[in-house]
Amino acid sequence: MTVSESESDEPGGSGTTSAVPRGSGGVALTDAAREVFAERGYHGASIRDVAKRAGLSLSALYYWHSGKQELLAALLEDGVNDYFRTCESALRTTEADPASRLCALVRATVDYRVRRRVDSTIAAQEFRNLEQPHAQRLVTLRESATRLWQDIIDEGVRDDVFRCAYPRDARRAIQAACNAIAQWYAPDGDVEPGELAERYVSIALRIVDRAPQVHDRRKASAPPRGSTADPAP
Amino acid sequence: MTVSESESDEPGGSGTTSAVPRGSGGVALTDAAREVFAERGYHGASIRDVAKRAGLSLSALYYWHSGKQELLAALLEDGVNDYFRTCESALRTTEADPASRLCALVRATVDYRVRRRVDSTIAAQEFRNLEQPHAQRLVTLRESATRLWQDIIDEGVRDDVFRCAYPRDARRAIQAACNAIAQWYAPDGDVEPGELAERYVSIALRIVDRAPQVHDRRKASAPPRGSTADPAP
Amino acid sequence: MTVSESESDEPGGSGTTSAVPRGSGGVALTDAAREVFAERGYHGASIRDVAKRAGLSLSALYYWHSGKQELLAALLEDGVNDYFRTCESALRTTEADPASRLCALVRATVDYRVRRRVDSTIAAQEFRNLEQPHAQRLVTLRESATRLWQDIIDEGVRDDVFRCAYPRDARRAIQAACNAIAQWYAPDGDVEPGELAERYVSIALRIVDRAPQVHDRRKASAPPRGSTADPAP
Amino acid sequence: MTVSESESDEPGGSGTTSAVPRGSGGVALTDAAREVFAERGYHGASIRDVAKRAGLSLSALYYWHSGKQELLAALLEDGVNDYFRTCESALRTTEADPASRLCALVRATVDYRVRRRVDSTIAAQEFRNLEQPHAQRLVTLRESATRLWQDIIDEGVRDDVFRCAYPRDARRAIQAACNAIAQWYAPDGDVEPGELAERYVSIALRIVDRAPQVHDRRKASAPPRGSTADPAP
DNA sequence: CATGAATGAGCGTTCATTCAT
DNA sequence: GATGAATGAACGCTCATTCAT
Repeated sequence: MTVSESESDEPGGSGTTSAVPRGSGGVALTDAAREVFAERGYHGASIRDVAKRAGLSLSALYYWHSGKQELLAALLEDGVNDYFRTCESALRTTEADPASRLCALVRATVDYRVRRRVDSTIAAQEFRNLEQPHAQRLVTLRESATRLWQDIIDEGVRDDVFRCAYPRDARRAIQAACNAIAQWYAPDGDVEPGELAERYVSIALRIVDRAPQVHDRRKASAPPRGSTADPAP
Repeated sequence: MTVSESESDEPGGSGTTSAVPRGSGGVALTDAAREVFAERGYHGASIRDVAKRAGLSLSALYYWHSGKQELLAALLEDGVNDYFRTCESALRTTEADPASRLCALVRATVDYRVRRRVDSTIAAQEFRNLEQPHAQRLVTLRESATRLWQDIIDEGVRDDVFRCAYPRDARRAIQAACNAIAQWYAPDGDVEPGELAERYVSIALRIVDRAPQVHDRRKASAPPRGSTADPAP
Repeated sequence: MTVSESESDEPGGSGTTSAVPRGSGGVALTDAAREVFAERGYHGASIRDVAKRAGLSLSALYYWHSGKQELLAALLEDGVNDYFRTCESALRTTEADPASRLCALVRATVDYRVRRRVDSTIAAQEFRNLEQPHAQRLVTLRESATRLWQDIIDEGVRDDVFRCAYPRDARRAIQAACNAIAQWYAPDGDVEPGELAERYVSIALRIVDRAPQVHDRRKASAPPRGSTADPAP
Repeated sequence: MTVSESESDEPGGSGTTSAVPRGSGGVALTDAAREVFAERGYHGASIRDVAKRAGLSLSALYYWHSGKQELLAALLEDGVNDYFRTCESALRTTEADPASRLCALVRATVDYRVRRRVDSTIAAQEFRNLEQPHAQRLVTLRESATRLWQDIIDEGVRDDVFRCAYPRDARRAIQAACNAIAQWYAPDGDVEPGELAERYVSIALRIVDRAPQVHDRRKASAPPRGSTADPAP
């Protein structure tokens, strides 16, 4: 059973139920779980809430899924898979030099964080609540994502196109910045995803201190208004 | 009731109980709560575990605190206060120019994230579980911390010493990078806090693209070995 | 609906499913119920397990039977009927004197306990879980079985061929001894059913202290090796 | 935590609640569990019923006991221990010859089955529902009880004081007869425990076909009226 | 004949909290 | 200051059963 289908993000008014068509309970339930886990956290969410949000009975949840934990795992796994697909697709259509590849990865990540903002938040907050055997599998995937970033940066450093003394810290900073987007980005805000991606591309290139060259920086629009969600002090 | 006292970070062997001296139950309990909340999350933790970890009875917890929620609030509030003290102290002993001030803020933040790594993690993860009236109070504090960063950056931009088109995104990236330290920093690892701070100062200055000038960058040691904790893909 | 058909005892490998032929769902289901009820007890067994064991869907169970309770009742009723048939057949082909009749009853009972060991165990353990109206019907049958024993013994006592002061206790002891066989008898063990029956005939005759006379005691083989299942201390 | 205390048998009207004195919840709960497990079986009984019967809340049950399974184990273990104590005490005050010892064991067993009729029923029916590690421990005890019987009978056969070709079957018959008492004995019935014991002593001696000798048979009252509970046909 | 989808009631258990001592 | 005993609400989950197809 895959999940993949939904998260149109803008979860549709959060709370709307509106009669699940017979046979489509599985999707309705993972969608509801996404919302509820995001809102209240894995342990703070009750599967009764999930079922209610999906407009189904508690028992229907157990017909479609094998439990709360599996619901979380399905959500996270589907997200990771989507992320990898996004990254691979971006890297496939890019030139081979480290700078281009780094830009592609940033764009893919920003795109994913914005497009699947809710799943990104869940991944950031609830990953630790995965139990075995799901945890092992996803930890491995997570590590290979990290390696994706690190390899590109290391290569850039080796080729002298990136100039940073501490490539690991550079990688961490870039990833942290991109990941944080999910926490504050408001889809009805004033910056479009594409524009946002370019801004973060620019930030990433600064962090690795790319040696100046003519390259694929595209445009740069005017500074916008405000948005929400302050980071932890 | 403030907490402030403890978090020696390296929480003391995690699980050691060893007889609470009469009258010091309050500290023992907040210390225990810190550990347990960090390990399992607010909703995943039970106050029975907290009391057990503190070596006290469940009833003792209610003697010293008014409940689980207040325990969380005390922890978070104490952390924020410490953070503000750290920042203020750093800014007080610094020159007035934006670059110096930004560097001071980064150093204070890195120092805090490393020194109170556990509280930082709790703040990042469990803030959302604060209920009123605690939530309101702490949100305000959090906002004023954000303003601290933003004002410095905005000033630097106005003075043309920072060159960034999107100061808000710069600020977010810097904060995100610093905050993430708590997630991967290992106190017995290979980089000392002071050294780490300088690396992040460097990263922050790159992000705001500070105009070149003579300044207080200190040293830069050799790149180290590995560390843990990959960010969410 | 009667069941009667199956219980090959040695329930066929316990768990083997192997495609139920169309139309034979009813038997497959009672067979499965027999196994599952025997293994886990009526309340400990779930009809999902029964359906799965039978290789059919849960809904098929409700097509063939009206519910869990009816499944149990069918099993027990079929067993009782078989037992009565066995007893009647044995008594029909026997002389009229109490001793002969008692021996015949013992032989029939031992035969039944060995031949339908599983049903015997279920009858012993799960009878109490019968609800009305099944309970009433089967209690009546059970009473008439008791009367069968008692009448023979009472007659023997009256005729002075049995010498026991407490015929009811004698009857209870004999029945208890015979019934217990189902709990320990191992079909692949070292004593054949026929031989076992003779041993119990001997025990029964001793219990009623039959006055010595020439009679149908047959042979007596050598004492065997061990067996399983200790009675409750 | 031991249980041992209660089972006055005649559980007091079955359902009477009457305010549990503070602090005595543990006993009230095991007593209630005894009743409810006996009435409905382990799987048929709900711990809510147990708590209700004890006049306490469901949570109180978990304060005193660690769960349903532990409740069953405590009941069974306490019963077995009591039974062993009864047997040992009986054997200690008896002459060394097999016949005397067999009589003593029968008397002890009948005494126990009558005195702790409810626990005896539970032991007979619910033993199989014990999970590890309780099961292992109690199986061992059960086996040693069986050995107690078998050793005495074997010795009697060796000394030619018992004349039975199949000592194992003799032992099984005697044990089965004694154990069954718990199923039909009515404490307000017409036969006193002591008298009943003598009847079963007589039955047991017949089963082992003791060589005639002067011995400790005591008295023998007149045959009584009826009682309930027919054995499974 | 048989199934896939769904339900409501109830299960054993744990929770944060309170109260009498 | 601190505890042992108790509670009501809610938890994740399984149950026997039903219904539309």
